[in-house]
Amino acid sequence: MSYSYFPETYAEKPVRQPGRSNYNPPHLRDENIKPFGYQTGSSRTGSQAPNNGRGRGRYGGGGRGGGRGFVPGYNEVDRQFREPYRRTRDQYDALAEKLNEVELVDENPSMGINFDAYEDIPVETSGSDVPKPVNTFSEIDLGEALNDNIRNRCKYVKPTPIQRHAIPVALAGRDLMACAQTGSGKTAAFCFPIINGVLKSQSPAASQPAFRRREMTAHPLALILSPTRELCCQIHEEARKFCYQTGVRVAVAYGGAPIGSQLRSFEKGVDILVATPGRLTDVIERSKVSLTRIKYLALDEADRMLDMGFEPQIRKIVQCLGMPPPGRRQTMLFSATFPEQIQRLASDFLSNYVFLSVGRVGSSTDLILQKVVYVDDMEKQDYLRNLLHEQKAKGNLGKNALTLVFVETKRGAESLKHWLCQIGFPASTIHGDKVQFERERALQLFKNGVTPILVATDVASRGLDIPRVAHVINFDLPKDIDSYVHRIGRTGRAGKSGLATAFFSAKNASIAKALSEVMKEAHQESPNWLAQYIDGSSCGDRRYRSSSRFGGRDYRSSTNSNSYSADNNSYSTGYGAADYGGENGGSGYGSADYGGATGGSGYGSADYGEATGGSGYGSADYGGATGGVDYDPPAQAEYGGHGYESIVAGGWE
DNA sequence: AAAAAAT
Repeated sequence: MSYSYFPETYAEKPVRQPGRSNYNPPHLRDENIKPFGYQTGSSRTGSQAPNNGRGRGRYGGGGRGGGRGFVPGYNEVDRQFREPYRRTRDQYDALAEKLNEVELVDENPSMGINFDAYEDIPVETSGSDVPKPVNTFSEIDLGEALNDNIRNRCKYVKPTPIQRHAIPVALAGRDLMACAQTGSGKTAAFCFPIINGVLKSQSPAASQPAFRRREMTAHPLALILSPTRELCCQIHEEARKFCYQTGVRVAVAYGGAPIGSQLRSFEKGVDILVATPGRLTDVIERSKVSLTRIKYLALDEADRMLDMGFEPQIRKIVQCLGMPPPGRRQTMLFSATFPEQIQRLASDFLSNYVFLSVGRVGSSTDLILQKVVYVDDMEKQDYLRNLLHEQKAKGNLGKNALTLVFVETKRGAESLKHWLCQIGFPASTIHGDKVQFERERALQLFKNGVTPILVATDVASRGLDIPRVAHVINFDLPKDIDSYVHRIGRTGRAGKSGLATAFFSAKNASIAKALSEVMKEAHQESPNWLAQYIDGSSCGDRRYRSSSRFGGRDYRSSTNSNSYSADNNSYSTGYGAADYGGENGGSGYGSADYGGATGGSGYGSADYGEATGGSGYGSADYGGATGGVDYDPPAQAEYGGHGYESIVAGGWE
C-alpha cells in the first residue's frame, strides 16, 4: 500500500498548527477531558493518519511529546537533551546537571496515603536483637536535607508500617528480608536508609576529586536491582525526588534504552545506581561501573529476582563481579511475596539478617475487593465487553478510572487490545515484544488516561505504581499465585480501595486452592463453585501450597519471633465510590492535573495517531484509526444489560 | 508453556 500523497518528512517533523484543536476523540466527547496532546491541534489525528504498520522509523522523532507534562521545566530540559548534535561536552554536562536537579513534583499530591487502612495490621519480626520500630520520621535521624525532602517535598506525614519497622533495622546496619503488602511504601523504606548512609559516608560522588577528573569508572555506594525496566525507571525517579538538593547522585542503567546517555551519566560519579541485571552486567564488563565500593545492596521484588530464570544473573552480580561479600555490605530484600524456597536461596546473600513481615507474606490487602467469575475461554471477550460497558454506563469506578487487563501471552495482549479498540474502548498494550520506547509510551498513555485500558503481560505485574487504577482484570489467570497477588496489587494502593476481577476457566484449576486461600486471608468471599476445582489437579502443586501455607513466616524458625500486633482485626474499608469516584473527579483529573499537562508540549499528533491504533499491530490498527473504527463506537455499543449478571458489588454504586 | 532480563 502506498501513501505517496503523504510526504515522508511530515512524520519526521510533525507540523504543528497554531491554536487549539477542535478535535475531541469520540471516547472523550461526553466527558470534558482533554488529555495530553489534543491541544497541539494537528489535523493528522485520525483522519489523515497513514497506515504504516509499525511505523517506528517514521515516528522516531515525533513520538515523545510530553511524557512529563506534570513536571515544570522538564520538557525543556528533555528537549534539549535530545538534540545532541551541536552540543559540546560541557554543554552536555550542564544539561545533565540541570536534569539531575530538576525538581520532581509529586504527580498527585491529593492521593496521600490513607493511614487508617493500615491500623492493626499484623507485623512479625524475627532475628536477633531486632531494632525497635518508630512511629514518626522525626524519631529517626535521617539528616536535615533528607527530612526536608520527605516532609516538605514529598509530603510524607508519617511512616507506613513497613517503613516504621524496616528503617530502624536498616539504619542499624542490619541485613533485612522484608515482606509488605503491595502499595505500602517499600521503595521509600529502602531508599531512606541508603540515602542517609551515602550522606554519612562523607563522600557523595559530586564532591569526590576522582570524578572532577572524570574518572572513567563509577564506584557507586549503593545498588538497587529491579526485575523490569519500567520499575527501574520508577525507582530511579522516586530516589531522585528523595535526593533533591542533597548532592547525592542517582543514576540508572536498564536495557532497551540507548547506552550512551546512561554511560555519560556515570562519568561525574554515581552514589546510587538503580539497574536491571542485564544492562548492569554489561556496564560492569565495559568497566564503566565497579561494584567494589558497594555498601548497600537492595533487591526490589526480591523473590522474582531470585526465581529460576533470574537467579544466575543475580548470583553473578552479587558474587562474581567484585561486590563485597555479605557482612561487608548491607543487603536488603523487599517483596510482597516470599516463597519459602526463595527465602532459603536468598540467605546466601545475607548475613545475620532480620526478617520482617507486615501483613501476611503473599496475602493481598483487604483494600482490594476481589471477585472471581467463571468464564469459559470462548466467552471471555463477550464477558469483558459487558463488564466494560457496565462499568462505563454506571460510572461506578469513577469517570477517570483506569482499567488494567492482564493476559497470559504477548500475542494475546496484542489481539485483545486490537479487539478492544474496535469495539470502542481505547486500549494500549505493554509487553516484552515491544521496544522500550513503545513500552514506556504505552504506560504514559495509560497513566494520562488517553487509553484508559492497558492490556499487559506479567511485565506490568510487579511494583508499578499507577495512580487511579481502579480495576484490575485477570483476563487470563496466572499459573502462579504470587503473580496474582502482585497483579491485583496494581490497584488498592496507598490505602485506597480497588477492584480486582478474575476470569476463572477450566484451565485454571491448578491455582484454585491458592486463590481461595489468598482471598480468604484478605477476608474476601470466594464463590462456592471454586471449591470444586480445588481437590482435583491442584493437590500435587506443592509450590503454590507452600507459598501460601507458610506465608508470613521466616523460614528459619518461628520460635524467636516477636509479634507486635497480633490481632488481625479486619479493618473496614468502605468500598464506597469515594476513592475513584467523586474524589478523583474533583481533584484527580481536575484542572490542576491536566492544567500542567496541557501547558506542556503534550503528545504530538503523530504519537496520538499511532498510539490509538497501537503500534506493532500491523496495518489494520492504523487503518482502523483512519476509518474511525478504533475510536468510533460501533452501533451495537448501546448497552442493554439483559441476561448479564452484575458482578460488581452493590456497594460500588 | 509463558514472561522477563544485554547487544
